[in-house]
Order: sequence, then structure tokens, then C-alpha cells
Amino acid sequence: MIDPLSPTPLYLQVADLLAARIERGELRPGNPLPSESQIQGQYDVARGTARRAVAVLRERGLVVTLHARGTFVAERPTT
Amino acid sequence: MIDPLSPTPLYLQVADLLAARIERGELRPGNPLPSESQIQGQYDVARGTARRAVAVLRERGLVVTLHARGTFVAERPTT
DNA sequence: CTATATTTGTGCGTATGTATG
DNA sequence: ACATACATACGCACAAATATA
Repeated sequence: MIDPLSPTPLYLQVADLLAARIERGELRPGNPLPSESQIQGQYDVARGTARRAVAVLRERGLVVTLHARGTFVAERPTT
Repeated sequence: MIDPLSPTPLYLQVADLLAARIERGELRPGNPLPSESQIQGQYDVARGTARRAVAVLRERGLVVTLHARGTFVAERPTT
């Protein structure tokens, strides 16, 4: 899954794993993403790394984050 | 403003720019300094460079840093 | 209304690795 | 060998907003 020795940064590896779950339809629009704390535990990374991974998905427009509520899979535009 | 080609290290250039803002009264005693992240963005340097710049100001007694709170312009001694 | 737990947001502290001059 | 500078990644502490008992 995650390779700490890979030249690919951990936060990118985590981001890609989460993105894959979304594209696979395992996480559907409106569904909550795992919390930072859960990502931390599931992938055994620091919270900062989990946060950065989610930030990548946000920049890609895949998810939307609400303060103190969570991060959710973005609704895809109707087109 | 900042010259990456200058023989003067970046962290010193940044420190001097911040010190100038303090001496100019633009940043007053008690006011928060820009965060490391903000310095990073404003001067387009790495976080380590921003940190080191702030460290210089701390050594000069211009600012005080509180863990997990921030860095603040030092209150000038009454003399 | 109060208290607690959860989750995101922010800021500093530290260590490691890489590259350059 | 050394100093500078970048990036990544770990951690701690606290604030702010939300949800729930």
C-alpha cells in the first residue's frame, strides 16, 4: 500500500489511495471522507501528512472541506 | 526586496526586512509577527528559512516566541 | 444551558534527506 | 568540510466550530 521508502512523498501516496477509492465509487458524492485522525490511523502517518493529502484532493476539486464538520466527496457537475 | 543572488543569506535578508517593519512602527510591541507560514508565502522562501529569520530577531531581543501560540514583537524595556 | 467529544485550523519544535556553492 | 536552502515528515499545544449527552 504505502511505501515509506518510495521517492513519491507519503502525502501523495495517501492522496492517490483516497482518490482511487473515490474513482472506484467506494466513496460517493456527499459521502464523508475518513477524518484526519482516521487517515492517520489507517495509513500510519502523521496528522500533518493526512491533512496535506486531503489538501491535494481539495485542490483537485475531488472533495470539499467544512470546518469542524469534515471533508466530503464533491458533487460532480452535471456535465 | 529579496535577492536570491545576493551574498547575504536569505534568512538574514528576511530578518532585516522584518526588523525594519518593527523599527518603522509598522509592527508594534505585543503585535504578532507574521507566522512562519505567512513569511514563507510573502517572501517565497522555505519554512526553515522563515524560522531561521525569526530566530535572528529573537536573538536580537526584538521578538518573543511562545510555543504553539506565535511570535510577538517584544515590549521595549522602559529605559 | 453546560459539559464533553470530535474535527478542522493554526502555529511552533524537531529531525532527516537532498542539493548547491 | 561547511553553510545555506529546499522539501518532507514526525510531534505537541491550542483555538474554533460543530454535534451530542
